[in-house]
Amino acid sequence: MRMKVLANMPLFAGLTEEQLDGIDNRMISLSWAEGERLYGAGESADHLYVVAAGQVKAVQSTRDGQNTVVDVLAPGDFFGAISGRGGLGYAETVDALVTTCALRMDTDAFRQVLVEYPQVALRVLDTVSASLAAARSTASRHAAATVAQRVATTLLGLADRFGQPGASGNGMLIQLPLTRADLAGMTGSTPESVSRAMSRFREEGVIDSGRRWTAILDREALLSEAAGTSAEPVTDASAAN
Amino acid sequence: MRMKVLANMPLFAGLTEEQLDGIDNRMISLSWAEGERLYGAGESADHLYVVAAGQVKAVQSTRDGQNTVVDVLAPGDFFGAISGRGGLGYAETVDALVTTCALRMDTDAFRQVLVEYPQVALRVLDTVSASLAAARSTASRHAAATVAQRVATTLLGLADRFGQPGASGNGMLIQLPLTRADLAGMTGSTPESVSRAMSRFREEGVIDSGRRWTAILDREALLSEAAGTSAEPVTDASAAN
DNA sequence: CGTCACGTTGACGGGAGTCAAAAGTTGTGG
DNA sequence: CCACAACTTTTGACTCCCGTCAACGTGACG
Repeated sequence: MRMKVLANMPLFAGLTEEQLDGIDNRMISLSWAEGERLYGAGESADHLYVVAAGQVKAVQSTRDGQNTVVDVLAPGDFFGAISGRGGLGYAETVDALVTTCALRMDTDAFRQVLVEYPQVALRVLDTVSASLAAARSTASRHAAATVAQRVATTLLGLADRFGQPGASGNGMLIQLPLTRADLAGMTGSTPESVSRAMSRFREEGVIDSGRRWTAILDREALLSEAAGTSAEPVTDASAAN
Repeated sequence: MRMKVLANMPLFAGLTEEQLDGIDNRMISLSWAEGERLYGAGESADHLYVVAAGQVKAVQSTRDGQNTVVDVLAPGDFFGAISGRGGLGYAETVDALVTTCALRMDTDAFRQVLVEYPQVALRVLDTVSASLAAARSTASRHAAATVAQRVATTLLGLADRFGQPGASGNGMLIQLPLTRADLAGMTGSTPESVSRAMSRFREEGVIDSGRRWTAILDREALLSEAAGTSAEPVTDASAAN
């Protein structure tokens, strides 16, 4: 069972069965119920996790109580202590969004794996680089966009990663137990502002949403909301600076 | 000359002289004058750069003209195309802040180096992971803080990385040709708002600044500005101002 | 059916973005 | 050495987005 999970992960793609077996031997599998905590910020950071089933959210908190959801992880994604962090504990808190099963490995063992299999190390590097680019891109957009734009962008991103073809037509269903507070944490806003933005989208027939679920009814309209102009999405050439 | 640069870089620490020589052979050295562009966003991403002397800024632009300064790189830092980015071009534009000399290597060659020297790969991974953590931490703070707080935090960060012991007392001098627009890009704000914040700091005697330079006169005060309370809620015994 | 967390909506105020114009600096050329 | 031009920085006035506080509605669950 676990072997099949490992074999299907992009991270370990291309390894032989024996090699996968060697990696499997260094991991243990664990599971958590919805809402349970995998680890908290500040705890000793010496494990790497790989999601086998379910979803988790990674949250970074500031002293003044602001919680930012920095990532949502799905099966195949890895997270936790990749590097030593110089003795510092985990930077984020990770909670299970749904019943979740994950594999865990000591950071030391993982680094040993990276040394043994350089292709895996490169793949990890690619993934982390992509995350860095994504984080910077998000930061860039957050700087100037309105809350509605950020919410629209966030919903589109979630739909791309977690959306299931909806019941009717072009609808995409995002079935994640994310609260308004979580979405606020992903958009750098507040639950109230997120609710207002989503209420407007709902009135306009762009989305439908309820308690802990969201459906995208009109992807095009949401795209133009994200772009800034809720009116006409004319495709004009972007003037570089 | 270049060998000494390579040898002093944390990135390649621990390699023998022959190994360094092998790496050196795959790199070429280039230089740029202040304001010149190393590469622009969208250009084919197939080079890795290592700063030998000088400083550069990495800027990410959005369609609507918002420019975010995502990083300032100093000697020893590397940047550019670490992974293939899946055929996408560079995500950021990199400009020289001062006269800058950098070494350049093909991405393919760099990845070959990573495969050959796993310790280097781990170090790269640590660096990128640290950047990711920093980016997320910054995003987290930006979400709730005021412009003044973000400016204070940014100045403190720059002082830590680039500050020189100032002429008098506890002053730290940040001598980088960063414009208000650049600082606005680092704080997710506008030149005017940054100017207002810095004017207030200057009136309060916390900093001094002019055209493209800044001095931190009172680090403690700036820290409390960054923390949110411009008053002095220090844990104890600090004379009220 | 009661409780509680989550979601929605309204009113209010302040921070900060935008527009505009003046003041200060730097570099250039006469 | 001075004067001019171009850029950067500063300051002011205005507007509005959105964060905060508060009340109410709603679905979930024992």
